[in-house]
Amino acid sequence: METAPSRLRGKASWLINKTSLHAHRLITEGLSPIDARGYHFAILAALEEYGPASQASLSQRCGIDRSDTVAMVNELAEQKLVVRAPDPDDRRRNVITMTPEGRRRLDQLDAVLGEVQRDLLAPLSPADRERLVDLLGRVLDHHTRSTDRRDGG
Amino acid sequence: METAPSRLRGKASWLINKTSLHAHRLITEGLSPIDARGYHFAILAALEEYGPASQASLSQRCGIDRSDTVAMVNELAEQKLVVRAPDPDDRRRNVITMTPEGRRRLDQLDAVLGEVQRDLLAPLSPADRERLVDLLGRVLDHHTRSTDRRDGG
DNA sequence: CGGATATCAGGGGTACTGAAATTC
DNA sequence: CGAATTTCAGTATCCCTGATATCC
Repeated sequence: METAPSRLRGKASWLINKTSLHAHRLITEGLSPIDARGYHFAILAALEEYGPASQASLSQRCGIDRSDTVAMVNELAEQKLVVRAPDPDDRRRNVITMTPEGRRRLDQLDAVLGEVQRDLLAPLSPADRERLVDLLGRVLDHHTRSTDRRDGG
Repeated sequence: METAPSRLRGKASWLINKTSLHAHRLITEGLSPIDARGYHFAILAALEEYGPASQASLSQRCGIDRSDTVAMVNELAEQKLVVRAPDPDDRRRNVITMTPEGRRRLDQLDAVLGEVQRDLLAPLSPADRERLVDLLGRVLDHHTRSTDRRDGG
């Protein structure tokens, strides 16, 4: 990048997009050696925190498109990290349940992603990292409330 | 998104990716009605600040892949916003020059993107916006120095 | 019927890779 | 020869839309 034009450099949207790109690269590099993706972590984390759930609610909670959620659950089920079973109470739904293997996998992915956070935020002090997370969280809350999701709701 | 799992929510990389997605959506919504893209702004901004340049240096300065730069210059040239001419000093190169129309277009795009910034950062005070830009800039500088680009250099 | 869910098929934008042709 | 520039072809991933089938 050498020296980005100042008009560009001053735009928050540009900084965010570029930073996101670096983050994405670090995540891919960290997870692909163990046959995982960022989405896997998101879904497993949701299952841990909220228990078994339908694919639609996983989509909403993780902010993953319903179409992509199907593919992700397919991959996770193939690796025996989750089980997909029809919901007896509502036979349209699948209930996705995390397996003990999936539970262990979640911790593994969390560890890898923890390292990624440290790499990504390396130049920032702990206080600055908190500040960044807080600022981004506030921006995201604002837009999440107004935009919400494209799926359910 | 309703309630994202806290393991997810606490990850800076996740916050950055989601925020980047919102930013991208706002940019697309703002620019597509006038047949423009974020990349157009980046390239025009680089041409304004550094003058006529080869496609390779535009790639480096804007952080755009060399392959995509070709397509962007095609689009800009079609709209008469830039001119592509062979470099007499080094006939491998094209020299890209901004036209007066391109100069005006740059200001138009800047205005649209300025609105996008305000929308994107709406929940933040002016001081917080500066803080965010500063923090992201420091993160980006760090990774830009180590990763640099995939093209020249 | 309307409404919600799950799945699949496919488009489109973006990031990237590989290779060819040209010129230094 | 090697190295740099432009260009094209193709891959991969992600976000999204549309359509279908199923069930409440």
